[in-house]
Amino acid sequence: MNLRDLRYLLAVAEHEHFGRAAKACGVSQPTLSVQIRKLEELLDVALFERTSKTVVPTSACEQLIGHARAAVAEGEAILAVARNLRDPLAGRFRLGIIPTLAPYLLPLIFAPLREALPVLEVEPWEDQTTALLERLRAHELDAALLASEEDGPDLVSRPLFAEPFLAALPPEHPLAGHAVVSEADLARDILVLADGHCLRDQALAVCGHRGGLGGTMRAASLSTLLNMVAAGYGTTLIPGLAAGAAEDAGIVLRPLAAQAGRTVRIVWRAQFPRRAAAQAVGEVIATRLRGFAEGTV
Amino acid sequence: MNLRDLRYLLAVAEHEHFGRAAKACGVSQPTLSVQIRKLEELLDVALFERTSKTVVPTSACEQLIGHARAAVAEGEAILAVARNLRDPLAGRFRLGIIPTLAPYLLPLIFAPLREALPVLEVEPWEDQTTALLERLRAHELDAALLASEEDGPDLVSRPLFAEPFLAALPPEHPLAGHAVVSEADLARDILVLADGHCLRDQALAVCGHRGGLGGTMRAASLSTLLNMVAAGYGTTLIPGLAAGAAEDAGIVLRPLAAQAGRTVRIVWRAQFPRRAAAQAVGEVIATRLRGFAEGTV
DNA sequence: CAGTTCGATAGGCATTGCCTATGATGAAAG
DNA sequence: CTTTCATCATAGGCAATGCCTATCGAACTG
Repeated sequence: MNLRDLRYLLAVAEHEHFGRAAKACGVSQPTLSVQIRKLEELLDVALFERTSKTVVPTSACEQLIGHARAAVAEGEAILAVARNLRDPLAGRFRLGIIPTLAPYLLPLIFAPLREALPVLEVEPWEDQTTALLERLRAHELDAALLASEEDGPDLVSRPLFAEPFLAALPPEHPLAGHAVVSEADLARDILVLADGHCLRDQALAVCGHRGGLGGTMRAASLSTLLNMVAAGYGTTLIPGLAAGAAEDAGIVLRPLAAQAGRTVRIVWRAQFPRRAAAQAVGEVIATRLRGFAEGTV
Repeated sequence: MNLRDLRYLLAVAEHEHFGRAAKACGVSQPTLSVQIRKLEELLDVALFERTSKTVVPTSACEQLIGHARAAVAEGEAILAVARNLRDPLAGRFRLGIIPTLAPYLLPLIFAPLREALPVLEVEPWEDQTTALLERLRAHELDAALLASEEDGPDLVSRPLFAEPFLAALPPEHPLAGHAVVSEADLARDILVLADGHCLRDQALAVCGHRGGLGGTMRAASLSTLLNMVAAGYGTTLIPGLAAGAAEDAGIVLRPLAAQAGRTVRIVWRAQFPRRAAAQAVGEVIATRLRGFAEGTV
């Protein structure tokens, strides 16, 4: 049984006339006659009582019409919903973001995203890299903003911007007198984030894999870390976008001698059908952050 | 878009596996692949995100699944309802009956109909012949029990039983002494029903087209007429099935010399698809009334 | 590296749906 | 009483559709 047959049924029932119903359906009258008869044979129920003059729905037909109407309506609904869904740049878009990026990046991109992709409902989801990748692979995220390297052949990514690292020092720290801080110097009393944060590994890598004081303390957030530094417990290395927050906390920032940094990427599944949305989101972010590495943001 | 396609969609969404979904649908895996792709092209929406290992419904798909399920369910409902409707001997059966027959025939056939056609819901509708024929032609009745002659090529009928007329006399009436009453004698002071009752015309015809006392009085029902006769206002002619009621009213009944009577028929539209039901109802009535003319009921 | 699994693709075949032309029937009109 | 008209049914031909088997290609497994 076909939705088309049901449409024919409804048309004949409504018009009580094969010719007019056929016109309404955009088919010929014989087509309608044949299809209605087939439907009657399929259901093994007489649907219309015909004479050369009149076509009247049987009571059986009237009992079926309600269901037929509902089925056709659901079919239309599918087409309508699909039409709304057609635009890959529309609808919910679940975007994972790592915690060392989210609080500083989101305020920057919120407005541009709204402007460039007004019907894309971006839902940020903050978690650490491994958790984000898990959710991404489980189809619980549409894309993620990460600062780590490539993650496997099942994922595709696009670099968005380079984010330099900065040395974060208490104002009274001896290094604060230098215009540029060497990574080795910073390493001596560096504080790092808890396990799982990619920034922890990156900071340790930049400073030669040596955990300092922070090795025993596990700051759960960059914000905590900044407060620790401001209070003079040590130094740290922060991503460039957190510069404003660090300065607000009364921390002295200095460029690193080796100009170390990380690259923020947007990642999505290779088979993701709405990759256009992921790319568009990436485009907006990249545009907003253009020239950031040069300090013009 | 076809209901079958929606079934395929639901199967793949449920199994998240083309091969198993194909088996569940009873088709080959390539068939499913092709049809799903066609559906995706029709809707212009990606429904599944495929890898060689996994098949995951997209969020778009999940929004459509509800509608798809509803449409398929309505389709199933149509088949189910049709299956119940298939039996022409089931369901509502609106049966017209003339007023001079209804009160006496219905009690006789009620039980046999229930027994022979347990799932046929017979709904009696009492009215005069012309009104019944109108309703019958307007598809507001499925059949009618009449005592008149053929009614046109658009209607078909089946005779059920012969109903003899009887002379109805007040006990003190001079004719009450005769074993048999001649129609001419009866005509002298005959009372007849109001216009529109077929029995009125039949009674007048039997008695030679002469309205007696009753010409000016318009008894609306046979019951009224019987009371008039019992009260001594005149004589009348009643159909055989009313004999019991007449005797209960204290009326003397006598056979007519010419053995006049009427034939009760069941009538339905020539194109009526449930003619089997009409014939079955007729059969039950004919069986119940078999031998009635000979007085064995 | 061979074997396995799974979805996609290709080619062939039967079915289906549609159209035009025509038939059949009953009703209205001349 | 015949003709004409309106209406639904039927027939034949054609294109589209759906399905199958066979095969491919990619990706995982031992």
